[in-house]
Amino acid sequence: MKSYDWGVQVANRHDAKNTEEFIYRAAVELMAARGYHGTTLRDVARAVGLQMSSIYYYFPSKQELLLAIMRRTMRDLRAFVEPPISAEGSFRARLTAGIRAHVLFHADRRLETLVTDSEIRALEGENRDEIIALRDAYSGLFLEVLEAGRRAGDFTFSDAHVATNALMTMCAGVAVWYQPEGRLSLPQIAEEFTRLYIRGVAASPAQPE
Amino acid sequence: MKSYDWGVQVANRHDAKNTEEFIYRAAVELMAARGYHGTTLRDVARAVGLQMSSIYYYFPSKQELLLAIMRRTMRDLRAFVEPPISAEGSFRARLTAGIRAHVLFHADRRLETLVTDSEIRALEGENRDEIIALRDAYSGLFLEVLEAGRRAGDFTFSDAHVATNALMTMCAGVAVWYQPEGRLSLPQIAEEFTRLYIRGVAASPAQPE
Amino acid sequence: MKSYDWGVQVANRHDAKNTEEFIYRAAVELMAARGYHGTTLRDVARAVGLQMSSIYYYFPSKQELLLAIMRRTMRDLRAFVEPPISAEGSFRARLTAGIRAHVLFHADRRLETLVTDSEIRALEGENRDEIIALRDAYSGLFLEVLEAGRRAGDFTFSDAHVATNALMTMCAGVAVWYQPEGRLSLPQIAEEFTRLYIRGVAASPAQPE
Amino acid sequence: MKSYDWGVQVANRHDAKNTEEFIYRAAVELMAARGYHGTTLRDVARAVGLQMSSIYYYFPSKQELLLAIMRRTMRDLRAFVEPPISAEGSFRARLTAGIRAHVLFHADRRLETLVTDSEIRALEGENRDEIIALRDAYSGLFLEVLEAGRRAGDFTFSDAHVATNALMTMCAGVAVWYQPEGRLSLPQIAEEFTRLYIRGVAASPAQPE
DNA sequence: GATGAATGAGGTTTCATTCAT
DNA sequence: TATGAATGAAACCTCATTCAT
Repeated sequence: MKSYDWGVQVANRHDAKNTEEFIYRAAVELMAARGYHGTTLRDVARAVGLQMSSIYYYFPSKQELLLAIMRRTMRDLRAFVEPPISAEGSFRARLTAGIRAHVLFHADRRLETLVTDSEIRALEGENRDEIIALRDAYSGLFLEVLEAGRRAGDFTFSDAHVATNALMTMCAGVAVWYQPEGRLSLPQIAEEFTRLYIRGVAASPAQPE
Repeated sequence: MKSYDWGVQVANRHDAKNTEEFIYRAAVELMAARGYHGTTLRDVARAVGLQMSSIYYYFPSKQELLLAIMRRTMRDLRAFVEPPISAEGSFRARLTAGIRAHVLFHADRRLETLVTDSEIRALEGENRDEIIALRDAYSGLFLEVLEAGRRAGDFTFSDAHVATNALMTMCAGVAVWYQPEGRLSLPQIAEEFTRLYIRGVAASPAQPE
Repeated sequence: MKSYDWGVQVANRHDAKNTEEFIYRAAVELMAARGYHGTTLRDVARAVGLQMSSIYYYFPSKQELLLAIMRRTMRDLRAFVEPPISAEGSFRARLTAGIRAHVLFHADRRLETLVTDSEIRALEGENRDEIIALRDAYSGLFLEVLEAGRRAGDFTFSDAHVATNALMTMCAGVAVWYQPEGRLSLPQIAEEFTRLYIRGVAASPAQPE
Repeated sequence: MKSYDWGVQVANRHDAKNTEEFIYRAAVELMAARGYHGTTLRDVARAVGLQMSSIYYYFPSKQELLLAIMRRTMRDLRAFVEPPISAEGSFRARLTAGIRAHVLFHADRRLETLVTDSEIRALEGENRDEIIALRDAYSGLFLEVLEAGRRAGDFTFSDAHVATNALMTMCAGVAVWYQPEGRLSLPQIAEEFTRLYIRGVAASPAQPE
């Protein structure tokens, strides 16, 4: 049961509230499939049924289009994950809730997270710095819980950064292969990831809360 | 202690046995940093001090150059990981050895694995089919051990494919951030990953063997 | 002491009587600095704080905007110079008064004359013919005085057209470098040019009248 | 009678020693007629019978093409005018020789000087600074003679900069209208300009030497 | 009076590729 | 082996312009 809704990812004119949103979605879809450099604005224009020059009425450049995608995705991701991971409760409970939200988001907004995770290198100069800072701040939420949990004796691992990276990349994989019509339901997938990771770092063998 | 050696990744004329190898390495380095579509043959040519047209004496096209990288990387990866994961021993011991080798390879040949893991979408037609088949066959090594181990009661998880994917992507992350001069040594990193994952899927709480 | 006033060249909304005038001035300023082809209507629109499409309410096209500038400038120039150069008096006196007026105009309306002098090539078809005819008719005023003066024995030179061209281009230079806050006052500059040229063509060495 | 020869300006494949030279001439011709911004590389390519992309094999950008024209023109102009204007002799003799050379060059290389004189504003950043410095250094040759001549009592004018500017722009006009098949021969034109200017600034009424 | 949205042509530039030498 | 010269397609982006509102 979903407690969130950002709409479907399929770029369909009917679904998009306005042209800008429509372009945004088409760009996400194409860049997720072919990468930033592998996607041309001609492709995007064709997908939305506009002339290439019309894209520029909404986004000043291809780079800004990518930046818009990343900014929005990082913002929404953080807004979705921060409440559960920062809530009151044990470190284990908070980590569990954080991973679950992280996985849910990556499945639900898979194309956007795919682009955001894999095209940072396509950003130029300050744009890259900005998004990297957002990403580091975000993963810092998990890093803090892991470190605090270890100090409290709840978790055990030798390096918190390695553990955080392992978590981030492992879950990012969900965006790569998740299909809404797949074998496993989204809650099942989230449960599987959470259990695997929590057991991996837990000091005592117990179920995730 | 390393039991393998494919040479350094730094593209340095002196290190490369021949020009083809030199071009190969320069391409790996650039594509790892900027992606296939973000790397131009001009970049590669400049890196090796040749004219662009000279590249064509060694590789018939940019696409074939990428294909050569992926073929070689997949072949070497499999050759390095198959012996330990297929050796005699318990499922847990085999999985442990397999993960360790997998991680070592991803750290030691990080640029090549980076390209191979992230640029499959840049392959065209049959090339893509070929590499995807190699990749699936390779991850099948882990899938089999996980499933057999579960049947034997050694491992516990609800979906073997999800578990395999989690493992593959988690370890692929090593290639993204590993630095030879980093805080942790390579054996430590391998140990950390192995322990985390084995505990995550182990039926009974025990150390990796 | 100025006996004429067309207002300042600085495009400032407050100074312009209406929007059309405001656009006109902004266009003059920009085209003087960057040329016709180097100036975009977007530049003009930005300078006046309007949308690009709004420009079209006042001018039917970029070309017509340029044409408007040139027509007005040529009309005013002629209206300013013709009286003194056609007045009663000796050829030398008339030439002196003509040059003085010509220089004054080029200094006072420097941006407009700059555009008018240097962008004729940007005019298309009939527009070009029209302005060239105006320009030739205007320089004809000087040509006539020079030729009549030579027949009367006042001036000496071998080719009247060359002498006219030399005068026109020499004075046009004023529009290029004249600054109201510069070292020399406008009357001084006019005096300098007049004297230099009159002495250059005078049959007997005498001061300009 | 010409004592110099840089070849004709007409872009004719047969005349150009190599492709780069051929492109150079075509660009000069087009930019002289339409200005930098009014000339497209497509025009240039068409004029030389190449693809647009082939232009880039010889010049890294349109801007560099313009810069090449200006550098060469300024260099040749200086090399042609400096010897006579710096030679031994009276100030009047030196000025006379300088003007003559200046005019000859502007007639003989009229298209290049046209571009160089009128497209400085199309240069960007440092390129502009560089060419402006060259131009100022060049006109400084005349400025020095004028000032020294005035101190010696040979010339009379109130401002040396104004006098220099008047000379420069007056002669630049030659490049605008000179036609090899015109009414006046080149030596006649040079003589006319020299006499007009020398008489204009001379302290005592005498013929140019 | 002024704008927002769209266009279509065309701008400069880059790209992978070819081929005779 | 390697290059110099050229290509043709296509990249991103800008332009003047239109038109319904």
